[in-house]
Amino acid sequence: MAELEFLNKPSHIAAPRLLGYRLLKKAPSGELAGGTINEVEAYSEDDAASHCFGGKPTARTAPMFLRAGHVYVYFTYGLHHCFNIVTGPEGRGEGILIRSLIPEEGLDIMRENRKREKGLTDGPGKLCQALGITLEDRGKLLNQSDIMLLPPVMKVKSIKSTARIGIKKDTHRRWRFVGEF
DNA sequence: CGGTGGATTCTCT
DNA sequence: GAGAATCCACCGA
Repeated sequence: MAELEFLNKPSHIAAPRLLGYRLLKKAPSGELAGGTINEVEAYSEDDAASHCFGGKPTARTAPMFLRAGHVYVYFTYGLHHCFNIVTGPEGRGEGILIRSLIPEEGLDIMRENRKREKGLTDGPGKLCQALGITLEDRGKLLNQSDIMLLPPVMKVKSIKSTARIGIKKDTHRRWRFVGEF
């Protein structure tokens, strides 16, 4: 997939370049829901904060070891899903957590899924709920399934890199990237 | 096989 | 700013 070739890089290199791309999922009705990616975090197998630390695939993390462009979803805190885009070559465990979207498409669907009017996709758990992303989406390929990653329509004005959120190990890496548009 | 903790979110104070 | 909700998958035995 030529247009996603930039994902075939270390996650912390690919992550900032993902800002501005649009993530969409097709709802059962056929409508698309999603928006522009404005916050991401990179994880890799030599990073103690990552699920795939150590480089050995497990039942949970196996999709992270697929080639770039696959989807890794995990379930956490007993009630939330988190969505990641796999980067790098097959056999290497790394990916990019999508932390936030700017809502654009299918607002009615997302409001329905979220049972809320606001705060539809401004958090990793929230955007999965809004788009209807679940463990069933693990291992799918972007743009060859009901999940799509489309080129930016908005221009990224600036990118800030900061420490990642909610982790206890390897907190010194500044692998969280926030885009301004 | 059981104990445990989590790349979070919401509500209430 | 704290605490609860809630379950999958890892890990050690």
